[in-house]
Amino acid sequence: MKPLSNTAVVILGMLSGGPKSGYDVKRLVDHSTRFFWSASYGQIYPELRALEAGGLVRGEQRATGGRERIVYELTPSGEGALRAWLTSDRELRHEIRDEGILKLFFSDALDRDGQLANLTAMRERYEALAARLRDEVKPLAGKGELGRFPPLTAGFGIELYEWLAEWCRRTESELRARPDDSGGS
Amino acid sequence: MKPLSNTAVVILGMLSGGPKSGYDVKRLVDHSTRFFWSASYGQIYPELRALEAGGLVRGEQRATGGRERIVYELTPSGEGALRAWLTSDRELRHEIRDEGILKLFFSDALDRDGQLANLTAMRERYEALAARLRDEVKPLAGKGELGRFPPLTAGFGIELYEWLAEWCRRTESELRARPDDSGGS
DNA sequence: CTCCCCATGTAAGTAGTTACATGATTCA
DNA sequence: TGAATCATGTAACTACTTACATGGGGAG
Repeated sequence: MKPLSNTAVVILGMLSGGPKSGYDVKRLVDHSTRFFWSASYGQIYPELRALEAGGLVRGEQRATGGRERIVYELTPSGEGALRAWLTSDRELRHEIRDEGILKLFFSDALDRDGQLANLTAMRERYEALAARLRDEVKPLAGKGELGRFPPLTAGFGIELYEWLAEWCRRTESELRARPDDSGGS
Repeated sequence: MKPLSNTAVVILGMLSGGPKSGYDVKRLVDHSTRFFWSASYGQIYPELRALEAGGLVRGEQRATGGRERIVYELTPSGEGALRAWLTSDRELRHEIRDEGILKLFFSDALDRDGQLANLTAMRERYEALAARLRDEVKPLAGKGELGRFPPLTAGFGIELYEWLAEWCRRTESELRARPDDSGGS
């Protein structure tokens, strides 16, 4: 059988903490894995149906109030698939897309003020991300049904973004210390 | 006029160091921006044509040997567009996709050996990336036509991946130091 | 001369986002 | 009782990757 998509993994993982609707999964993702693996409704709902077709999750219609919603739970083979993924040793996908660094890369074309402005914007972005993790993710990660690794990864994120911000700060000072020998207009 | 795609920016940026073919651009990307912004042929070639249609680059047929190739160079308005992007203050896109952390997040379901195995795999991945940047990217970044920022970003990447590897190492020791109280099978 | 790799490019498929639609609930 | 917001979901689009095709040049 073909390997799980990462979206599928995220869903199965979230359901391993108890039955949830697509909406619940999305909300959980936004407050936990978002900073290293995000997912949108447009992926989650279709994937839930595909997983149900494959027998990895089972959906149950619940008429809570008037509005109908479907609550999904893991089946035994869903649990098996999650565990298989967790212990497989396929190459780990890793990818960064960061416009800040991209700007930095081409910054020789700017004068020093422009260069500094970009570095500052980049730093502020990282600071904001660190703060957000601290405020939104860390507190929730502790309470979850999921154990001690979610808080660990939240801590990882915070430290990472602080390191990134610190790198920017360091580079800003170095830049300020040098003469402006750039090719800016 | 609508804002440049990031692929377009990468292309314009690379051409700002002199005329290049699509193949050249791809090769340059693979040896410089790849670790924070990659691009594949499937994006580069169509985007080059779109940029030419928009007047930001100009392509010239060169029959080098038998095989025909098109070499593109920046037009003045292409330079302008690149500079406008560099100085714009739109929100900076930033995104990480990392299967290693994703595994870690759900690792409460594993026993400690499984957890350690994943951390180790993750660390080795980062170490390999750091080494690769050191070997392939850093040396080239220095020689380029592009100034001092490419080497700066290469250094950034190396430090980043070393920090990441170090975090894994730290976490591995902490994990080894604790009793195995996990829910592994 | 023939085999392999370099250089060039396209087409098809996958992954992911955004914009929209709609009913339910809350609350001023 | 209307406005805001929560909860649910779909459709259309954009971005990106992969697999393939093809011809030339160099190594043996």
